[in-house]
Amino acid sequence: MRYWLMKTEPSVFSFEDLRKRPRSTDHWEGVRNYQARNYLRDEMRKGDKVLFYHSQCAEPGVVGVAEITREAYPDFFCWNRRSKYYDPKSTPEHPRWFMVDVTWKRAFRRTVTLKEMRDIPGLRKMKVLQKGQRLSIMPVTKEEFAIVSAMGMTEER
DNA sequence: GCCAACGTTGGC
DNA sequence: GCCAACGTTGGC
Repeated sequence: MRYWLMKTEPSVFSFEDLRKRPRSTDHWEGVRNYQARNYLRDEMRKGDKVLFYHSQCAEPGVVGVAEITREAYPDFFCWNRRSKYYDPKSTPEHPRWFMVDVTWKRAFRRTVTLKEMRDIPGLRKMKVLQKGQRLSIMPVTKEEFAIVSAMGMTEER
């Protein structure tokens, strides 16, 4: 099993939005970066665990845990002219972009903030903390996942 | 809204 | 294949 961190802007699609979807599951469309696409298409497997990260908000950080429940399949938003993710270069015959299904698992008792994570020695190499790292999907080590999960389950900082 | 750090595009 | 221009991301 692998571990991931996936970013969203809560004003667009939040962790709570995911929880409220039927079966607390939704497709993760709109990945339009090749490196993120490769992670998603080639390495994400059903059952992988996800740190769900909120960006572009008052308190950027990890808010809970989700799980990959369907492996990569073509992102059909590419084929919808009205979608902001429309991309005529991705066709049903030769899809360029993919999505996975993600299922809400549990909310943390509090947000594990970016700021806070920077001070944890065990997270020093975590990709999301590295300068210039902007991918919306990044791998996380088992240890990093365990540390962040444990932080999210304790009230105090 | 600013700006650093990318990634992509397209002329040459 | 180079690289300038442009677009995007995301913390602050």
